[in-house]
Amino acid sequence: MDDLSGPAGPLYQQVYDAVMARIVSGELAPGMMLPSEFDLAAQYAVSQGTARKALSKLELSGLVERHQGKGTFVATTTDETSLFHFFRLRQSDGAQVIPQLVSETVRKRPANAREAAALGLAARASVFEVMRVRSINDAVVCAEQSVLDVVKFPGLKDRGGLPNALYPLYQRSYGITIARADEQLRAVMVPEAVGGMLALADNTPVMEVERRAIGISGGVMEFRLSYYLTQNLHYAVSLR
Amino acid sequence: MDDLSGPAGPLYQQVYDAVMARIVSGELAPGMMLPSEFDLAAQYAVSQGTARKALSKLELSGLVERHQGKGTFVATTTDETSLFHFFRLRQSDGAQVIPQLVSETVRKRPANAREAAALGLAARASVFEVMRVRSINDAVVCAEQSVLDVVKFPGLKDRGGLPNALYPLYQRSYGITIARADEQLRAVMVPEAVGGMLALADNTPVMEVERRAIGISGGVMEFRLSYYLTQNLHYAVSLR
DNA sequence: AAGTGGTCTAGACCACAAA
DNA sequence: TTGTGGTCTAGACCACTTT
Repeated sequence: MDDLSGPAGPLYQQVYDAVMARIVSGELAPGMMLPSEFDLAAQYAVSQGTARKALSKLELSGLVERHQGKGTFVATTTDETSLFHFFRLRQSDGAQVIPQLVSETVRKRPANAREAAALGLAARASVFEVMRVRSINDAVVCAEQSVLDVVKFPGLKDRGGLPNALYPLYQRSYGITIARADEQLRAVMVPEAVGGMLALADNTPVMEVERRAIGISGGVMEFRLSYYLTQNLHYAVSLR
Repeated sequence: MDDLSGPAGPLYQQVYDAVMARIVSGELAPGMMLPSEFDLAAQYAVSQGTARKALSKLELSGLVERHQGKGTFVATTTDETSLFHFFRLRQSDGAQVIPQLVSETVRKRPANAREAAALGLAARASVFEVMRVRSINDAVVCAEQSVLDVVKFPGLKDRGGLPNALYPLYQRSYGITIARADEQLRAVMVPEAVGGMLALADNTPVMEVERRAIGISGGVMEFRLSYYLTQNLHYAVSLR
């Protein structure tokens, strides 16, 4: 039986905050079942309807999944959802295509100014740099450089090959769930270093994508700089 | 007192559908106040809680706005929300910048194959083409070509200067509310015709954006092809 | 059969806005 | 003061999943 004396606002919001805190802390880990509506109501001394409203809001936020007859579970990041949701390249007909890894290198180095600012680190703090090239139907389509705080992702460099989708790995191995990603897109001439990696002519236009991946508690967990080839594919987005 | 015999599903969904239909038909026009929760409950012979759930879902869909003490109102598309929501160019610091119109031409012509397919029209059906060039701080930043079915937007060509944001005009003058827009982005060399309009060198990389603007009842109401200059600005999007 | 989420009701009280 | 939406409760019943 817990107490809600701390925060203010409606009861359902206090229950929402309390459960959210238990998820952030890891006490309720991804995949785990939450207490039922009645149990939760008893724990926080509210009615079932109020507990239900808190759970509905958690579901709306994407933090939990509810299934009639089974229960409420902390949301799990899977390869499918992660790739489909965060990898926006699509074919002309709108169909999703799963990219394959062509190459991958991981190294530890000091952050540059932009990376340190994005990740909220001190200048030249140590980061892991994951550089990956992806292909679709044997044609190279993008180069991605992901930059991570070594403190948040200890030992990342010494893992074997990394999985196709990184975010499920962040969640499983480091307890870091990516809730959303803010991207900034530009059309640029392919930079020389990237053009070399992708075997492109100097004057090829590519899409530069700067991503800040944000965890459920709000901080920037990953800074990613990508270059997409958009001759045969496009970046798809829905504004609503 | 209305009847809900037609459709199936939960009661609140039937109320949602009924009110939605009244909005789509124009009986409940943008800006109008809806019946209160109790009135709506009486009209459809359900409890206030059920009517409330339907209204909450309508609010979540963006079709209505609710204000404590005032009432529930059919959502209105304003220049600010429309520009902020659908015009994605931002400064490096993420700040929104309001673009100014530099030039505008409207003409009537047959649709090409891609436009006819996107709008669901017969080949070479008549469309209005609105061509606009925009600037920010006196620097040209984009060229937009909007294509509309002449049947849905009668007399558009003979209006004077069009407003900065088109969607509020669609709503006010034609009863067409844009609910969302699906965009496809590519990095390309600026096409010759566009480069001439924007006074750009031939080998400038620009972002090509193909937009399908979708009305509340689901159809494509506008097909838009834009070219954005991203030297000093970027296209911002949040994936969640 | 037991346990879960999903729907629906009836009623109470509160917070806010307008007359 | 009146009318609106916002919160909360207690209880009922249904639909689905698992044992």
